[in-house]
Amino acid sequence: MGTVNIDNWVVQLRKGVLELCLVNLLANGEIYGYDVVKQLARVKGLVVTEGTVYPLLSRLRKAGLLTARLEESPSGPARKYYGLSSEGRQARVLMNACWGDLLKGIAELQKEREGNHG
Amino acid sequence: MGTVNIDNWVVQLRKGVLELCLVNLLANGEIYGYDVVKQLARVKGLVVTEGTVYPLLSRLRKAGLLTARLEESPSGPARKYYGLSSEGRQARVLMNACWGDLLKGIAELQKEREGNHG
DNA sequence: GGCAACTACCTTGCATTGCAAGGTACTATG
DNA sequence: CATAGTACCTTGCAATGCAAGGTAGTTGCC
Repeated sequence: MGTVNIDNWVVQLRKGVLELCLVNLLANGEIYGYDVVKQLARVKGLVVTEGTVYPLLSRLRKAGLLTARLEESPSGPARKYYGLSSEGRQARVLMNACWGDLLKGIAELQKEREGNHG
Repeated sequence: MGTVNIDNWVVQLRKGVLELCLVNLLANGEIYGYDVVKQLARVKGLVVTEGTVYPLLSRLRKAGLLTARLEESPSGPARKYYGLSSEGRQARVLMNACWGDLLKGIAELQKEREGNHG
């Protein structure tokens, strides 16, 4: 192997974090799927593609967290705008709280002994 | 559906975060698998079982990030102690750096508009 | 009209992986 | 022998990220 395979780890890390990012992105207002892809792709450490985002939007909409409506585009096919439902807004609050708890736990593990080896 | 299904989301969130927690736990020194289970289970927001931890330890050992050695127990079967290899220590540094980057990106998404709905 | 490029949506199929459940085995207690 | 605790591991299922491929509307070029 030679070098440490961080790439594969980062792939795994993104899992689960995506939904958190999505609901927080949508909390700023409705946006359409293709735009979600581009905006999330700009978050450092978070490389996403359409194959990830569209199924995720579908799942969360079916789960009742997102609303969706079609709107014609000035140029190109119609856009499907997604927004947070009231359930989605509740979920966002809970998710951010869970996230905060997890961060604390991880931070504790990270800080126990920074750079020694017994 | 009625209530927001946060449970399922938390399950997904844990994915990928586990390896980060593990390497930081091992950075404190060698511990054996059964003990890893108990210690990680105490991290808030991180409920893990043997079915999660043992395959993970195996994977990371095969990837060269962990060392393993058997040691007899004063009572019960032999324990397999795991520790970070030099690759594992390098990986830990990189992983913590990636984690920091991701946190920043997520924090930005979270803070854009905290609690309004206008 | 024909063709390529961009926007915008969605689905299929594969690989990974968390985890409940089940299995093996050692030690100690009764 | 039976039970309980420690300690390891594997099997099988469900979830999901993502590369790849597909459909369709608009624009611009020849």
